[in-house]
Amino acid sequence: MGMEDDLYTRELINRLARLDATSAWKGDLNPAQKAALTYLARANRFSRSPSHLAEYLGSTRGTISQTFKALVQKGYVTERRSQADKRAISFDLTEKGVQAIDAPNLLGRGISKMDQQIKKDLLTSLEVLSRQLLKENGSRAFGVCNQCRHFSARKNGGHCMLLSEDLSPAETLKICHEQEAA
Amino acid sequence: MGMEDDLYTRELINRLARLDATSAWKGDLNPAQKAALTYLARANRFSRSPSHLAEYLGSTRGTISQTFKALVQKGYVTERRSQADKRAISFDLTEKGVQAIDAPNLLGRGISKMDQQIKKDLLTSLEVLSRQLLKENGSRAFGVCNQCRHFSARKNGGHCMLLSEDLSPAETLKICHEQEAA
DNA sequence: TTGCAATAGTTTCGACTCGATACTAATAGT
DNA sequence: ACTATTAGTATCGAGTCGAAACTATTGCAA
Repeated sequence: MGMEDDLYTRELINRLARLDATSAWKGDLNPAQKAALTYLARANRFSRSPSHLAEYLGSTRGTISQTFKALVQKGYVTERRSQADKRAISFDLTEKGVQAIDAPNLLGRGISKMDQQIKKDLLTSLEVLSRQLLKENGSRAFGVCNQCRHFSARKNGGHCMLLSEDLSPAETLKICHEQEAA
Repeated sequence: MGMEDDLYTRELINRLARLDATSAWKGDLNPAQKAALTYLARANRFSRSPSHLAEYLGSTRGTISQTFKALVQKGYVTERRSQADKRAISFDLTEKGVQAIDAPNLLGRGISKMDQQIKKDLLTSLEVLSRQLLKENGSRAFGVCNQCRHFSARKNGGHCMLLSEDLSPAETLKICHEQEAA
């Protein structure tokens, strides 16, 4: 495969994302806001701050702060201040926020209709590319809790040895900003 | 593959595009402007108007008009008015515009470093997905000139039987908004 | 313990996107 | 000769984007 195909691959990824974004713009949420909600749904309770999202999206705290402001105002998320560290803020999805994520969308429909094998190949190669990109970029991987070297399994859920916190079964499947590959 | 994987696939596509966009924002071009330049580089001389780009990107004429205005002002493209149809405008890349497209970028580097087979699988599955999405969306395919049923090959390049125009070899490889699969 | 430095988050700035809407000018069809 | 359609533009309000300046808190070291 040559240079040409590489360019085309890049353009396809961007175009797909763009068409998905266009369908998002229609509603009351823009793509940045939608990306924030999606992240919140996948991140554990230690990883839902403006800083974490900024790092995940490759953005800045200032920008993300604005996005959360809009989301709070529209009732998609609520703010929760930490009493341990009075600087820290965490955001939680409201019922409305959860519904917005599950809303039908163009890209999701397209993916669901793909042939099983091709779909599987797509996911595999996207994961490879994603890893490559993050390495290139010096970004953190933002892996899942139960794949972490600070994770220890318990009968019901698990335990984080870094933060000394018990974890529910659901939580062990979520993104953690402290995650380091086992 | 279940619902979960579909969601994850969608998120990966969006995240990849987002990280690529972030690296674009750094310079003097934003993602929308970059998408416009990329399109111009791939579209033939009959397909470089605001309307065509709007349709390609799933956007509106008003928005695209603004984007071209910014690009002209910054010297990346030039305007060319048609004398046949005095409403029509076409944009051409300047030297600066061509250079901007060839500039190194995060996603391009990531793709170039992938294993050949995985890269090929990625391109194939993205094409399948893209076709599925466009069908779903009722959008035009924006195929390449020489794959068109109005195309007829000539010794040097080709000829468009719809527009009655001769085509250079390079032009036969470009996107045409009139294209209909052969 | 006082005195910074680092961290978390916010605000403001200017350029720009986004869809929607209302507009002008040119062309096509009846 | 009308009228509908098409091509492009201007303007609006909400929001994004990075950058930079800002506040409040926390951590560390002398």
